Amino acid sequence: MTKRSESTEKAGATLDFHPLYLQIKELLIQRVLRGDWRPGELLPSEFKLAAEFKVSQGTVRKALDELAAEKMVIRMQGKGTFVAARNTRHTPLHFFRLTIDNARRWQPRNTKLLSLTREPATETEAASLALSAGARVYRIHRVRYFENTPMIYEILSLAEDRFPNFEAIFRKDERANLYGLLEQTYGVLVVKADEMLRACSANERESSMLGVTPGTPLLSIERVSFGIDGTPIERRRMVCETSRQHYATTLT
Amino acid sequence: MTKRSESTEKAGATLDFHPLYLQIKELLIQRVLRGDWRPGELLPSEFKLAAEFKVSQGTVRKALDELAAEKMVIRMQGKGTFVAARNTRHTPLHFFRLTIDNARRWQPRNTKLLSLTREPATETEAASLALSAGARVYRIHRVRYFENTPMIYEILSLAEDRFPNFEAIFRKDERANLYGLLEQTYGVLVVKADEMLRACSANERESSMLGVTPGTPLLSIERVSFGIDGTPIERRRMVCETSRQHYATTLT
DNA sequence: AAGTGGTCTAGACCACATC
DNA sequence: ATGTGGTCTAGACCACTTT
Repeated sequence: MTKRSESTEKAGATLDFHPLYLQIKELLIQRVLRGDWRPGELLPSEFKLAAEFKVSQGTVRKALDELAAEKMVIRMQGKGTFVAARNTRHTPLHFFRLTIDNARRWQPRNTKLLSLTREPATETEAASLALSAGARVYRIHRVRYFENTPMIYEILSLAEDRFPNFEAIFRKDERANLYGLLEQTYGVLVVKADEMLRACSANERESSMLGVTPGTPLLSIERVSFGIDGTPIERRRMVCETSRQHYATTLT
Repeated sequence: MTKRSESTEKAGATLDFHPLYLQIKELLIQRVLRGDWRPGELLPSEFKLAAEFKVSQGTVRKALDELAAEKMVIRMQGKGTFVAARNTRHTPLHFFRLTIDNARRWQPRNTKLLSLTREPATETEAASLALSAGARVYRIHRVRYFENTPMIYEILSLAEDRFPNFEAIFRKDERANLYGLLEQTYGVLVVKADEMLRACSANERESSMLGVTPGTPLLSIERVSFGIDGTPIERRRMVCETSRQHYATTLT
């Protein structure tokens, strides 16, 4: 009796074949998103999971290894495997690459909300978020400060129909981490983001927001973030003053 | 008889303990760098390597899996494992993140060498490259064009004492890929790069190099690249005109 | 002492590519 | 038909953490 026979006995159904360990991985992802275990909590041991799924410990291990590589769980020898605490208020933002010059670590920033509106999507937004014509988006304008000087002006857009009642939920705690909120409220886990960077000149609005003279060179960042199934979640444009901070990234 | 006993029988020597598969991995890296197999060539099968190293096939597999994850080899089911062809003239540059707007694929660029000199390192260079006081660097100035318009002005610096006879070697084929050249000539494999981005205004020199008016906002990229052992290899500052191209990156 | 993840081994069957 | 990597299993010993 091999597990494999279950999938091969239907002839020609090889197209949707997934290795056992990937199926286990998907099941684990679903459970984490459903909140079976809260972030920071201990998962059952490899042997317990293996018994539950009726596979060998090595198969569960391979699934957990991949989840660990993707930072969804953290493995600690002798202690166990834990759900990674991501996107909480006290965790440095996962995708945030702007660093204060000469600073060793993450530098906290204050955020000032300018507006939260619900409007028809622009063409760019519709394209970025894969929306149909006439769809609406929630749009957030805000400014981020470091030590009382404005450093980033950003506009976020989310599809209205994917996040029902978003305004009320967001207003409950405007300082909460957006991705953490989406994860906890809608079970949507943001795992990837594409960013496009360029230099631009501060226009009237941007210069007044950031307290610089019009024409000052600014770093423009356009981000589209994606969920675990690859669907676009959020679009964001950031305009950053980079005389005291820089965008840091490491390539491999 | 366990393999493990070989490392544990010396008491207290646990500090430099490395799992077998990591030792295998290191050996394989050394051989690839030494050129035992050229890029694109087929490695021995897992079983042959296992027999040679006197370990089980599973252990070799784990080493190869890590090398594949790091893009040093490419595994192909049914065919074998190949040395990744990296940094050849026809391979898109591995670390190059600048993309022409609305282009689907890699867009080739022409490079114009302005100068190659040997000079004392500046303070910044010495710090970036971990050089001792008074050390000298090879310094390359060049401009990169897309369709005959200058897009990038860059200055590269390499430690003189780490790359003997660099000038003559570089002059032999000025259009060659630098990292490929370092790999083939010095056995130095560049595997990581840190980049710092910010917006700046074109100064006199930059504006004349890029054919823009002084004060035009430009994207400044400062890169330090590292070898497989973590030592800094090269420092580079790029200044880029971003009205027709952008810096693209994806975060996970 | 007990339980956990980390490593290593050995053998089996599979899908894929080549001959 | 043969050989390759991909997956799965089962069992062993190890180091680490907690009880």
